[in-house]
Amino acid sequence: MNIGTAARLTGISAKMIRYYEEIGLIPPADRRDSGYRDYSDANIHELRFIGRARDLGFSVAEISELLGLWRDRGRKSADVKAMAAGHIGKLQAKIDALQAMADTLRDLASRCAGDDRPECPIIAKLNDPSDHPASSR
Amino acid sequence: MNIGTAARLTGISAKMIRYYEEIGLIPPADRRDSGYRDYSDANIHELRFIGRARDLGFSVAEISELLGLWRDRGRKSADVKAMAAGHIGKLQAKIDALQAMADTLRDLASRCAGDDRPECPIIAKLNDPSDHPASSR
DNA sequence: AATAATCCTTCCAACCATTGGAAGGTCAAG
DNA sequence: CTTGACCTTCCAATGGTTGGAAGGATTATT
Repeated sequence: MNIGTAARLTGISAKMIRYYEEIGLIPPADRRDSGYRDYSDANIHELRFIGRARDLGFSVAEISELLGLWRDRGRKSADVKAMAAGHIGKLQAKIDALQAMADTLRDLASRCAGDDRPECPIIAKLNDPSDHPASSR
Repeated sequence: MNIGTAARLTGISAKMIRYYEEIGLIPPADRRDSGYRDYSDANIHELRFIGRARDLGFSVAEISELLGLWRDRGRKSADVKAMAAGHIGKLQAKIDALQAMADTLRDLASRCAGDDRPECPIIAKLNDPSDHPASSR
């Protein structure tokens, strides 16, 4: 099957499929006489695996590792679990950082009148961080 | 003052200061006869403003807009508040997406034995998404 | 069989923010 | 005057994805 069909079946764009091949995440696809890439059901399965891992936020490097474990029938579930744990840690760190930003901004916004006047705690905070949310008054 | 000193004072690398100048986020710095960039206290203040906005996760485009509001003494706090609200929305969307990933992974990991055996719900999920966390059993 | 509409190919570039390095000029202290 | 720390510009890479251009292959419709 052609790359366009594979893309439709997997939800991964043809561009990305070629890219994954280029960086070695997936082996080079078979080629027809015309030069067109040719994909099998097994290829589709693998691409779907990749798509789901992407949806879970795994990086290409991590997916490469996951694919290794996936192909290894004798893998230890402990190895998979450890990978997942590492990824969860990264996700949580990002979440915490973003949450702190959002919390700070929400606090500043709540104290901003939001009218025609220029005074604004958000600008003040960016001007001078010593204007702590919980310090003044 | 030289760019290195400015970098130390603001926590923004010299590389990034040059980059911000290149993309027009900040005006071109004054130059000494030697060609060295020369920064004033006002420049430092502006760079610190940028640094804090970055810490809050604002993009360069957003910071550019914030700088416009900052420089406009007659700005309406409503404009600043609206910008912040938009940014908070983006942050929250990212947080929600990452949280969903982390939740899913945590659930899968909790059901993974993590021993020498190959069976693993994480791999199973990547293989076949119909293995819903909350459906089986 | 000719033609048009899709598809495929490769290559090159851009996005965003940041870092690294190379080659060369400048400044301060010894 | 040399050494070392600094500065300059330019070019490249990161990660994941998208866009386009130029040209060949495969279909579908005349």
